[in-house]
Formats: sequence, structure tokens, C-alpha cells
Amino acid sequence: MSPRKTTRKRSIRSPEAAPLATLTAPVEDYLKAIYGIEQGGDAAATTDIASKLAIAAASVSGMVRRLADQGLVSYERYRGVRLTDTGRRAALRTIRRHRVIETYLTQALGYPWDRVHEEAERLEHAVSDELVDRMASAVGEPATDPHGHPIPTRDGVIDETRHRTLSDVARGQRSRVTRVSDEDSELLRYLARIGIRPGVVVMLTERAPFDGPLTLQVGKATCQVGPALASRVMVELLAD
Amino acid sequence: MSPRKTTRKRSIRSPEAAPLATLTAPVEDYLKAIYGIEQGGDAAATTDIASKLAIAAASVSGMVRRLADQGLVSYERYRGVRLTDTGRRAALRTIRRHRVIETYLTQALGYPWDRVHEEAERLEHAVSDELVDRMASAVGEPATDPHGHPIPTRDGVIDETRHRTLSDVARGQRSRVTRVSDEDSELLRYLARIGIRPGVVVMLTERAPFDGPLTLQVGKATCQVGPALASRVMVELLAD
DNA sequence: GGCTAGAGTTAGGTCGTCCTAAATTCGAAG
DNA sequence: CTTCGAATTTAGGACGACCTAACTCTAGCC
Repeated sequence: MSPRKTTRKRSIRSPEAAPLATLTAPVEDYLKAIYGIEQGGDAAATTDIASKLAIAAASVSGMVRRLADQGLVSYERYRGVRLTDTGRRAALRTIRRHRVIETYLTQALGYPWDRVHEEAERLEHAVSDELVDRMASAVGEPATDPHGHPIPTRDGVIDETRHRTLSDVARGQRSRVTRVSDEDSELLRYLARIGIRPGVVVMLTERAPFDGPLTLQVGKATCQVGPALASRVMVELLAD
Repeated sequence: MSPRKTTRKRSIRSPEAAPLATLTAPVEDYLKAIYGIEQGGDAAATTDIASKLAIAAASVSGMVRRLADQGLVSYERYRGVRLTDTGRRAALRTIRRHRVIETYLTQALGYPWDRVHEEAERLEHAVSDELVDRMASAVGEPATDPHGHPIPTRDGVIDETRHRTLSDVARGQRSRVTRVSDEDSELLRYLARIGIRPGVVVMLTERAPFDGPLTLQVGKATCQVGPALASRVMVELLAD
């Protein structure tokens, strides 16, 4: 589970890329959640899915069975869930929608980055592929969303590079922010205030012991951030 | 039921304009349908709602009861349905969403006018008020959608002028197209081809008897259209 | 190797939205 | 004023997505 820095792209092209039936909003949400959890390497556990979706674990058991019936996941009882190729394709389509929408809203409609997630969360289930493509092309086929997350291509290719978080950075190390977690809008407002956003270079000057605050140099300013924040900021290390 | 030409605006402001609870997509669809049918003057009949929504009549009976429980419609058994003030407000909000979305898609994203209806039909249930307002302002607070239908304002005021259709126009009469029916995309493509769109002036030069075809002068071109098409094109008469 | 905490599943229930089939009501025409 | 067809409602069912409560499995520890 340690974040390695291996850039790998993943294609989802299956021999016959079936048109992918229309899925309900809850189904799309489950697939997204499972995709996210599986990125950790292991099969997605029932409780993890439940907590990510803020749903009772019992409900997940039931739904997972339905997902398996539809061929979107494979699972054995008590053993967790994995997306099938079809399931992964569907998940990536939804993720593409979400991220294209977020990008479009900020670039074309002046939405602040802390409020696009919520809106995209609803719209991702309603937009057509054509609309997503038009939005993407209107903002120049972006590779990442406003929070730095990679946008899958039309045919399901996504950059799955794992990134370090600020918590993993050593003292005295310079790094460039690549992504920030997008779900907590209060966090996003705070990050904006202290100048942390994708692309920005930060220098970690101090680390208090016992998981204490980190001292950062962001541009000309200095700030201290707690571990909860640091673990939600992804970076790539820079050579000095 | 004859189309009169009385321009009237209608405000939905009730003494206390309650925030209007979040409604499900089917509920919003029912309210829109009922609003449309009520424009004919009478209470909305079960079968009319059913056919407009392509749903069994029995299902409508059940849903109407639930709408009444929520205070969105009033009805007596066997007597049809009417929107309450709350219901009308909700209907107009959905209609505003739909029409703003249609306008935005054509103006900002280059959608052809025959494909926006479908897309708006899904998006209208997912967009926030903020997004609708941003879209409206991005395309200059339009008063009508691409098909000429009036867009309700934020606070539920809509131009409810009834218009004549082309079928009602007398021979030799000039008129200006105000609206065209937006649900049939094949019709819309055809109308575009023969140059009929809101704002265009047409001259009715000939009427075949027995509900036969009409001969129209559209710009420099002449064309013949059947009564099915004529009844879906709304116009205002012009003084010669 | 057996026990137990916590993860996971099953059982049984609710709600919203739809269905078909059967019964009822309305209104118009004889 | 009765009768008949169309409109409407009721009855009974299905399905998807959730819930709580109760049971079962797994894995790690003594």
C-alpha cells in the first residue's frame, strides 16, 4: 500500500467492447466506489463500500449480488468484490463524466473549485456521452480535473500513477502538488486560501514529531498544516 | 379552447414562498405534464397524463394520490387534477430548468435544436438552481428557448400568451412563427430544412380543402405542409 | 485448536414507481 | 331513465434500493 511512483496507463479495451447498458445512478455510484477502493490493490470490502457510500453494510451485500448478476463485479461471499472488465469500463465512464463536468463548470461557467464536486455528483448520471465530449472539447480536452485528478479518455484509458502525499515527504524536500482530494469543500476553500493547488511547488521545512503539524513554504508564504490535511494533498518529489 | 391572443403574465408568488422540497424525477415529470394539460383550461384527466408520460392509466391514479398527499395537486376522484400553487411553482421551476438547458446547449455548446430536448429531459432533474442561473446568464438571460417557448423567470413568472397555430391562419394572411413543438426531433429537422423557425415570416398562399396541405411562402421559397405539421407551428398574425 | 471480535450475510420490512386485470363510475345517447 | 362504452380506480404484484435486527463466518490470538 506504499505509494510507488510507477507511471502506468491502463486500457479497458476488451475484445468486443459492448455498448454498455444504461445503468441506474446507484449502480454507477457503487462501481465508482469499488473502483476507488480497488486502487488500493485489494478487493473491495463490504464495509469499505458501505462507508464510502454512507450506506448500511447490509444494503451493500444485497446490491453486490445484483451487480454480480449484471456481470459488473465478481465476488465470493466473505471475500470482497472486484470489478469485471465491463464493470471497470462503466466505472471509468462515470469517472470521466464526473471529471469532465467538474472541469467544464470551473472553466466555462466560473464555478469555484470547492462546489463542483457536488454538482458533478448529480450530473454524472444524467449527461449523455455526446454532451461530455462536447464539454471536454469546449475546454480543450483537459487531461486532469480542477483538483488534479486524471480524466479517463473516451475509450477508458486512465493514468493510474500513484502519488505520494505530503505526509510522505521528507524534511527539506521540495515537491510539486499534483492532486488534492475533492470531496470536502471546506478543505478545498482552505487550500485555496493558503495557495495550495495542483502545479504549485511546496517546500517542507519542518515536521513536528508524533504526527504533528508540518511547516511548509508555499511560494513566499509559510504555513503549518496538520496531518489530516497533509494526507489529502498528493505531490511528486522534485530534484533539488 | 380557441387560441386567443391575450398576453398575460402569471406570477406564482405566494405569500410565503416556501423553499420547495426536493422532488423525485417522476414527480417533476408529472407536474410538468399536468401543467401542460391544464393550459388547455380544464383539469388534467388521468388518461391525458398517462398518454403524455407514456405510462399506464392505473399508475397515474396511484401517483396522483401521492402528489395530493404532498400538497402538489388537488383532486377529486373521477374529476381530474389541478396543480396547487406549490405544484405550479414546482412545475415552472422544472420548465425553467428544461428551457434554460436547451438554450444553453444550443448557444454555448453548438447542439442542434433537434437534439436538445432529450438531453434537457434528463438534466432538468439533476441541475441545481445555481447552475441554471449561471447557464442563463452565460447566454444572456434569454426569454425563450430555441423552439420559441417562453422561459419562466427565477421566481416563476411566465408569459402564458396563447398562440394560433398555422392551421388557424387564413389564406393570404402573413404571420410570424413564434414557437414550434419541441418533442419530435424528426419534425424539427424537417422544419429547419424548409426554413421554419421562430421569428421567420410565412405567408399562407393556399389551403387545400378537407384538411389538405397548406401552401406556404417562406422567404423566397414555397412549400407545402400537411395539417399535422401545421398544427405544431405557432404563429402571430401580422398586419398586411 | 478453540474462542471471540468484527466483518459479512440473511431475514424481514418500507417506500416509490411501475405493471396487468378486474371492478367501478360517469355521462351521453337511446 | 336506463344502458353501454370509455374513463377511472382498486386490487394485487414486481422490482430496485434502502433499512434494522439477528445470525454466521473468518481470522487472529491465547
